[in-house]
Amino acid sequence: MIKVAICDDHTMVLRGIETMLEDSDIITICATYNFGKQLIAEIDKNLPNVLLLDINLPDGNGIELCKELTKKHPELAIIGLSNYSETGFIKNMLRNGAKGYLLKNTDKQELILAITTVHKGETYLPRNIQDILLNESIGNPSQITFIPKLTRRETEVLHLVAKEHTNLEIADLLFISTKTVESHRNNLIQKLGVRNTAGLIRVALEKGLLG
Amino acid sequence: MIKVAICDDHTMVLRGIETMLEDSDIITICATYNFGKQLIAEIDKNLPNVLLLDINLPDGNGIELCKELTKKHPELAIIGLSNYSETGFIKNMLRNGAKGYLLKNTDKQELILAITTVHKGETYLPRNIQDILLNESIGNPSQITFIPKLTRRETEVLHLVAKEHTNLEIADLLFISTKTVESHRNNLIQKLGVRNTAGLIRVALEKGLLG
DNA sequence: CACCATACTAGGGTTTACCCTGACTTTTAA
DNA sequence: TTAAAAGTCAGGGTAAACCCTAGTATGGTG
Repeated sequence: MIKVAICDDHTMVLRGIETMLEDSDIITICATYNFGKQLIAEIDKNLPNVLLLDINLPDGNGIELCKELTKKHPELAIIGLSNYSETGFIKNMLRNGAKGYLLKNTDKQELILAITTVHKGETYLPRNIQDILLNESIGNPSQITFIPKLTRRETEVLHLVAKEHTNLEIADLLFISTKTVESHRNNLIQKLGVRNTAGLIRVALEKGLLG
Repeated sequence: MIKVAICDDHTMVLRGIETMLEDSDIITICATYNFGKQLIAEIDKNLPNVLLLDINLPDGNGIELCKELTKKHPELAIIGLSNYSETGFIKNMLRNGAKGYLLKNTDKQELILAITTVHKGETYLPRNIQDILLNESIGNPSQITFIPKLTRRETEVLHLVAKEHTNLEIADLLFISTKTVESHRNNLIQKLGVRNTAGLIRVALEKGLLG
């Protein structure tokens, strides 16, 4: 029997996965967690073979959590769960020790296949995500779902811009020069592929960069 | 028996809701849909009493879908589903005919309560969302809850600003002077109670003024 | 019809944002 | 340890946004 634990703050997803796995005779659910903190605190008590881990947990970064867990438990196979087929996330996740990645629209067959695959020590990615990554590596970035990776400073500046602060105010708040703020703002405009502040805020909200 | 239909592109959520409702003796699931198009095409065949509708569907705007459905089937009670407790979304949803709103971390008890409540013709909102909306209206009754009425020109200008056009471009598009565009923009900033373009776009999106 | 409120229009003047280039230090990844 | 990326700052501009004020339609109402 493969022991599986699930960590997802959405009760509906949790129950959905439980249902999909409950009548399997090779998989058993040994624990479910609603928060990252709970997972960290309790996973040692009953270590699973496979962990289904939501990336977008409310209390902290799922990717950091993944890194921490694989360091502590190298034998634990983690499958990332997310709504987004954002390749940056996926690659980051895999780079930080995840053995697989599933979208939340996964069906029962694929879920079981993913769990058994990573349990054998192999990596599992859905077909469509394989395709996206393949296209990317060939040099065909999928523009549609592209979410640029922002640096720490860029994120800070972006949030302050969204709060209607001027460059001067932002400079004072971050203890840097207005010219530096302008640089970050320029980079943001470049990265998000927009022309001005209006586009910056709109796209940032669309891509979920502002929560 | 209350007939319930579900529309959500995430199989896991779909299965989760099904599981939560399957052993209820007052609720029966009459249909499930994965896409908005499918819902529109097939809902007439077997009209439910209550529809659980994901707002963030991949093929189109859940809010528009909600508007369309309540217009066509006024007796249908729609409950919006989303990951986000963004008040702009929620208010927009309710304004467009939804009878309730649930986050995807809802448990079984609340799900059933929500369904039975909207089936009685009442509105259902989770406690925490009620609190958020209440706090908003207490904190700043005249500003935050209030959705300003924009004039024809103001709406035109707002949309063009959101599309990253400059005042000069907008002036050319509307056959008016850049100074006039600036005036409209100024009025928009006053009406929405913001300081600059960043706030204008953010608040306009929050209040659902940009669809 | 005359009136008033509102929308639409627009001017001058000031502030802020945007663009390009370049340079230096620090941090991170290979 | 070296290369790459991030963060820092500067100058010198141009363009755009923002602020205040005010005249001109326009549509509804007494």
